[in-house]
Amino acid sequence: MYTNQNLFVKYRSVLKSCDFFRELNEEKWNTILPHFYEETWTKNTCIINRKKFLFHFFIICRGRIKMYRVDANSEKEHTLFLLSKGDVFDVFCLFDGDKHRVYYECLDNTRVLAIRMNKLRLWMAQEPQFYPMFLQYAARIMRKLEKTASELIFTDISTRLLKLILKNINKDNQKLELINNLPNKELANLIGSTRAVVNRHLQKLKKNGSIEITRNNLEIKNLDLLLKELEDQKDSS
Amino acid sequence: MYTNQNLFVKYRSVLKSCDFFRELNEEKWNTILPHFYEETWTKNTCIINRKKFLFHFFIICRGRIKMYRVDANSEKEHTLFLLSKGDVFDVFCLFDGDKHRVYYECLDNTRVLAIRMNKLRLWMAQEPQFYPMFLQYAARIMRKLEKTASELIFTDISTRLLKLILKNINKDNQKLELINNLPNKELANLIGSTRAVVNRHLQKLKKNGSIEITRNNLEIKNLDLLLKELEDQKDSS
DNA sequence: GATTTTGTGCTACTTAGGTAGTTTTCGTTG
DNA sequence: CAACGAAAACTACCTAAGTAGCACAAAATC
Repeated sequence: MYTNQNLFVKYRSVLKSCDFFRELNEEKWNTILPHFYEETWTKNTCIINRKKFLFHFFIICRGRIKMYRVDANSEKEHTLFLLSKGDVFDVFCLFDGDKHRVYYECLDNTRVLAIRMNKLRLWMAQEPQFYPMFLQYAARIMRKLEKTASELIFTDISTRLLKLILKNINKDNQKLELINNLPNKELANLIGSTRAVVNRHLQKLKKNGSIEITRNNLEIKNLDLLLKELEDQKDSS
Repeated sequence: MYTNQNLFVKYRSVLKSCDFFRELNEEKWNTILPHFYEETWTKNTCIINRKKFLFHFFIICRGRIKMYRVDANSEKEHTLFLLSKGDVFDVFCLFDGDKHRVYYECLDNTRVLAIRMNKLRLWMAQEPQFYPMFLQYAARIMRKLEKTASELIFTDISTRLLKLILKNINKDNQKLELINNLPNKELANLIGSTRAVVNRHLQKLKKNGSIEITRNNLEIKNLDLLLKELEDQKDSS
């Protein structure tokens, strides 16, 4: 077990990158960190455990976790958010204590910091100066969701796929990050399509030389070509 | 001009139905109401005026206002929310002061209560006990948006149209409310489709006798048939 | 290193929904 | 009440995307 001090030092970079608690300095962190504890989940773990789900709040230290919905009828999946280092969940549950028709699954071996929700709620009430920060966070998420929803209506699948790829290219080294080693099926879930269709479009990008695909790896070969492709699709619509 | 007291009396039922301020009693209302003033907008008014948009917050007293996004390329519209009596906007703007890639347009002659955003923010900071209420509100909206987004992926247009209709039927008198006198084009914007397609599906419902359509009026003829229709579509997917 | 599982690539087929265009109907307005 | 404009109704067409199925290859598992 780590002391508060140690926990802050150990996860400094995680906590710094945590948008949800953006304004906290080390001193403030240490008023709440003692209530957190570390937890490790293996790849493919599903967080559907009602109790844990409702009563705990998590900060992701490493690994990716998808937040997704499942259609009761068709068994289709829709990945709403792909969470990683510095992201938190479940915020909405924290805010209103309601259960959430949403699932979480680890795409990697994952390390999180966990806290009982009532502890966190209590802390929030004791530090009301941070409420505006939480409201701001909520607003940011909301805008993202709005954009996601409209994008589903406005743009076709090849465009959504292109945007997904471009969004996850590291500007510095031109490598694909975050979504890089996901199977076609997971990419499909992210943009609201199916494995076969995603693959069809990836093949096209491969053929024109903008990307290269090996199993579990997508390499950017020609970023300019990808950008041009996106422009062309805009024009033709 | 009304005094605080009068404003509360005049709009009692609006304020009572206002989810955003759910927990306020008359006394509390009167600490903020003096900063509100009434405004009337005619049908088709667009609230894109940057200044007003960024610096004011509104409670709708009567009339409908659509909150929508526009695709820069295709000029397509997507109506995210259809606001009416008791609804407020723009919450996200209130929370983070950021501009919002979103438009508002009056579908009827509209009456609102308006307040300068900084006044409201100040009041919120002075009454921190209400912050959890705002967070809860944010969470509710968020869940709605999540559902909207996933629905766009999971269900086809005829189902989305059916659900839209069923959602807006008054249980008591079986009449269609809120969306009743909207043109097909607006219905299309609500579910992410086009006028022609919406009309196509409406014709089908008309033919099987579940609804009747006259200009600017949609009448429910057979609710059970509509519900059965929805079930059938679930099965066939 | 054999076997199973998982992901990929590809073909052929089907269909819902977008598009374009015309006609008809209705309601508003001059 | 005439004429105009907007919404609705309908036809015909086209295409993107979903579906199903199979073959193959790479990993993971034992």
